[in-house]
Amino acid sequence: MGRPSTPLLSKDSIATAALRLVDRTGEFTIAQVAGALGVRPSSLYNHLSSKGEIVEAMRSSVFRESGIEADQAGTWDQTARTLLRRYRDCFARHPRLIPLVTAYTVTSPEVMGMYDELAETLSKAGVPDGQLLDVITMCDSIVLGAALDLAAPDEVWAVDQARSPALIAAIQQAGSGRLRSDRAFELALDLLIVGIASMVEQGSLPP
Amino acid sequence: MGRPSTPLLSKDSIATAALRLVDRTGEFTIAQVAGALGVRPSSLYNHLSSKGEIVEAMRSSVFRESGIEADQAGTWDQTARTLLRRYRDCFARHPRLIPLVTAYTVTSPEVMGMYDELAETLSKAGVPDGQLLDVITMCDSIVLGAALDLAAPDEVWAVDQARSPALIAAIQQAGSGRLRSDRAFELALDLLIVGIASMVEQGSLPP
DNA sequence: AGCGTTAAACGAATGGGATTCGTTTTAGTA
DNA sequence: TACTAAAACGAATCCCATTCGTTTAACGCT
Repeated sequence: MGRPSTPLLSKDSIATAALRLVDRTGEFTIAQVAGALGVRPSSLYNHLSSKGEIVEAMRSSVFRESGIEADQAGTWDQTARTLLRRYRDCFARHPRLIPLVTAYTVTSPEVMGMYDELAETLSKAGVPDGQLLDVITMCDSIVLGAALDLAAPDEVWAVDQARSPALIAAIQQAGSGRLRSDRAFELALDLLIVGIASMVEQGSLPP
Repeated sequence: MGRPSTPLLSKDSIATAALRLVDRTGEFTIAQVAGALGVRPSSLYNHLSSKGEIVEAMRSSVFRESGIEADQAGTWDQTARTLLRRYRDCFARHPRLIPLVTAYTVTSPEVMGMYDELAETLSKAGVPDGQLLDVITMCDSIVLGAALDLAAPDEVWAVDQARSPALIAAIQQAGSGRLRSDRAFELALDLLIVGIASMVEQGSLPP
């Protein structure tokens, strides 16, 4: 016992172990993380000071492993699409993490950087300053909503829950699982771009 | 002690007490709920069988207290707007509940009924069956995203987090708090309607 | 009216969870 | 080489959800 020659833990290794657990089971406990790292629970507290900090570290890790930057070449809508797709992809790789990170709403520096790029892109495209934050909020809503959709079990869109003919028909044609969720997100991107374009053309929105 | 002449508890009263706690503090424990009702923790289990069931009951309660139905008069976009506004309002009245109910993704009958009406409305408006569920998913994303935005603390959109000039300008012009969130949601509705209208006109989406 | 069944409260007990603290050993440093 | 700080450990604490056996009273049936 006592301090080991070479450290057994680091914030990163803890986050990684926790993420593996969440990917597999959808949740994690301090004891499980410690077990996975061959260490006692109390040892973790030499590297962080609460369970929430582990969630924070997981969030950062997820966004760091695939950097969200845009190539500013191409049209504004291509850039925006790419940006938002990458943002969602970060969640998509770890669907079971989503409920945990949406519980606390903290915006990590990595995500903030993405907002910066999105703001620049939309601003150059002609979105007026006065509405820019609202548009960005909507983009954020779509990505987070899509992430929650991704994390939801298939039964949410089950035919036997629906009562109206239109919804029943829609569900039957829609398929299920990851493919459906992906397709819905792409359509959302399309609608979003069309809406922004229309707003830019007219200076404001039609009635 | 023993069984009281008139019952002290019901599923409804438990949900209501829990909701009051969540509104005030953002969380609740069985012991707190019991305390608020002048009762012992174990007594709750005569009326339900897990804490998760309380969350479920709160969700239902929130959607029941303001019934989400559309008046099918007016144009399709008016109906859709009204529907989605009411949906979001349910969350807006209890922002701190949002993280709790998005953690488990269960779709209550009340919400399903709203989807039915939305599906009918959009179908009549001309959205093809093949894309209807995707459009509805997007609507859902926007509402849930707006709800999360509502639950987020103001510091998420703090000037000192931003680095790009465009985002800084946007934040400065945007105001803060409930008003900002409301305005962003209304803009999202506008963009959504424009996007759907364009989709309907052209039968599909432009590149 | 009497009797059995069930509902609804209670109190005590259990088990798991996060977190703290004091101790020990070792790494880094002046 | 001595001092400080880091990093692991084990024991202890407190909180929390949940279970179980007990008690009393309401309800339904004959």
